[in-house]
Amino acid sequence: MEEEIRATRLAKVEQLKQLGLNPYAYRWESTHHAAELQEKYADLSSGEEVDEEAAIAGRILARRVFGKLAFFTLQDETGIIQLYLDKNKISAGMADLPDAFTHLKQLTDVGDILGVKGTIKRTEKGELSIYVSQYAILTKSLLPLPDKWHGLTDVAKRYRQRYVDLIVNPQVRETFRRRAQITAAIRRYLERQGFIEIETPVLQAEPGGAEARPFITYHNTLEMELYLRIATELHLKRLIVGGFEKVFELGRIFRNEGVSSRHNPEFTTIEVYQAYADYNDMMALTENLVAAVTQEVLGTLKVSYQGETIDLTPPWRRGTMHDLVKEATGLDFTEFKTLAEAKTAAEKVGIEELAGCESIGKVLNEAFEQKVESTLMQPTFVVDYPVEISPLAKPHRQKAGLVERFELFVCGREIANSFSELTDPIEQRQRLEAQAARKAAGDLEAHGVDEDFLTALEYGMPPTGGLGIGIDRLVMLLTDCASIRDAIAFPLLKSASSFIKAFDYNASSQTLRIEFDDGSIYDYQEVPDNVAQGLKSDTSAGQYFNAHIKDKYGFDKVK
RNA sequence: GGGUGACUAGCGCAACGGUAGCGCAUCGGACUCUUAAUCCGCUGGUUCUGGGUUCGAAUCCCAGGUCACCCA
Repeated sequence: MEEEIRATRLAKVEQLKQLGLNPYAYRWESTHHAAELQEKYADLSSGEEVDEEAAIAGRILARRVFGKLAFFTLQDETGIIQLYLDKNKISAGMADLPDAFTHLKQLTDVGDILGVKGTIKRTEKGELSIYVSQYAILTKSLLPLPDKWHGLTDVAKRYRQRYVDLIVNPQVRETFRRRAQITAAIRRYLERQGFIEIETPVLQAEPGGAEARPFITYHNTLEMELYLRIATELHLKRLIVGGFEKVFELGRIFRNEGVSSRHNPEFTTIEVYQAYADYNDMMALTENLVAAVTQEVLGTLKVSYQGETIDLTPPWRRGTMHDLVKEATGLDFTEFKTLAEAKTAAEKVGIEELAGCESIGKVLNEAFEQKVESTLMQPTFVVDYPVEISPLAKPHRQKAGLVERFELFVCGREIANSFSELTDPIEQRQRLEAQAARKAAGDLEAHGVDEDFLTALEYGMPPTGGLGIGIDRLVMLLTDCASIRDAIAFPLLKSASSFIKAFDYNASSQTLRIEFDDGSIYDYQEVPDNVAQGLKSDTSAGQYFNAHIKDKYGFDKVK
């Protein structure tokens, strides 16, 4: 059916060409946008006309055609406006094109991009309209839009075909407009404070600055493996060493992790570094930045998120990790002398998965994550973290075993992370080497020592406060999105599966060539005879492939 | 990684072991104030994929895929 609709519309493309019209025009000059006209003529009463010329362009969202009169609903970026299409007026306005009105009726479809010129008129039924005298079909659409009443509700399709989602769901456009306002407001705020944005490399020989699995890629002519950055931290700190005092970068980082409603493998963060500042300064900066941006974008500090009202008016609550855990569980982690003691006490109050915790600090962190995190709805600064989970933070100036670090939680989610940055190159080396040892022992989230970063620290980094904010999560909060996928225009999705169309086995080279229905061809190497025979004899080649070949043999993509 | 559920026409949905249907859109016709226009008529299907059970499968079973939600 879709093919038939497409064929019909392609035929209309031909008809337009034969009329000497270009179904894929070059440009159009508008004088107004829909929302602008709706606002300007809000007080125009029904049945009244204004003799003001307006030119506008947009997508046809609905068509209501009568014999010699038609109403179209046109949508541009700002909103919708009705077109009042009267045969007599169009015939007069487009005398050089005979039957212009009939062509409009017969050759346009919902989805086409149309430009019109005319005057302003509010119809007798009260709908503000453009009383069209001339039109041009600017782009012919070949594919049907979703049902005008039910719209597009299939979540997967909304993400895979975001352009359709944007066409039919105006609130989605509003989300991404607001996202742009948020990032622009953040940059403006920081620039007003004297920060400058410097871009640091995405491709790195040694990823660092966070504990996460990286994506691996390969540079052909240099013949080296490279990693996509998992944080911008280490390079921004090099800039502080270099003499910049206030730097930031708002950009994409990549972590090779699972996908969920809260995680996308590529996501946006901002990291901010300020020389001669500590985490107290960064706490003030965080509060002021988020409040200023929220006020600017939303016009209020009381944000509605998933039915809950979040009040971002500073100052925000502050509590140490120890106090918050004590409050939630009754456990005072300052009293534990041994790891075993801490684990036993934690297990008693229902904290699980403690097997991998090799220090009291990690047990404390588990307790926090399991019992406290999700309860922090209103903005809360959690301060003073165990050193074991904070390899880049400076030791606390009063409390032994802790570092000067805070995280900001809103709606049970971490939004920001900040420390008084570690500037002692010797201690930094020890912490990175400890991590490198874990990497050697098989921890995929640990990384090797970035020697160049340590060299930079040895030249001397001034005392520095650092701050990272998860932009996607902040956008979710300020746009009331339940899923991170609603806050990212094109979230990563698994590719739709493909089926085996044909296969061929070369016994002498042990190469199994498989052709998929999408046209791609792969050669699987070193596939034993019996496996290839199994593929041939199994009732379902696809099923056999998934179970016995996919992920089990190396392959080359032939096509 | 584990659990639960969903997947049927372009879109939204029904049929729950016995002829795959409805609304909108599409296509043809009528119509100069509609806005889910209306009226008349006609189309359109690999029921996610592959197996199995059965005289017969959208429906039951097995495996796989994608998505959503929950848990880790």
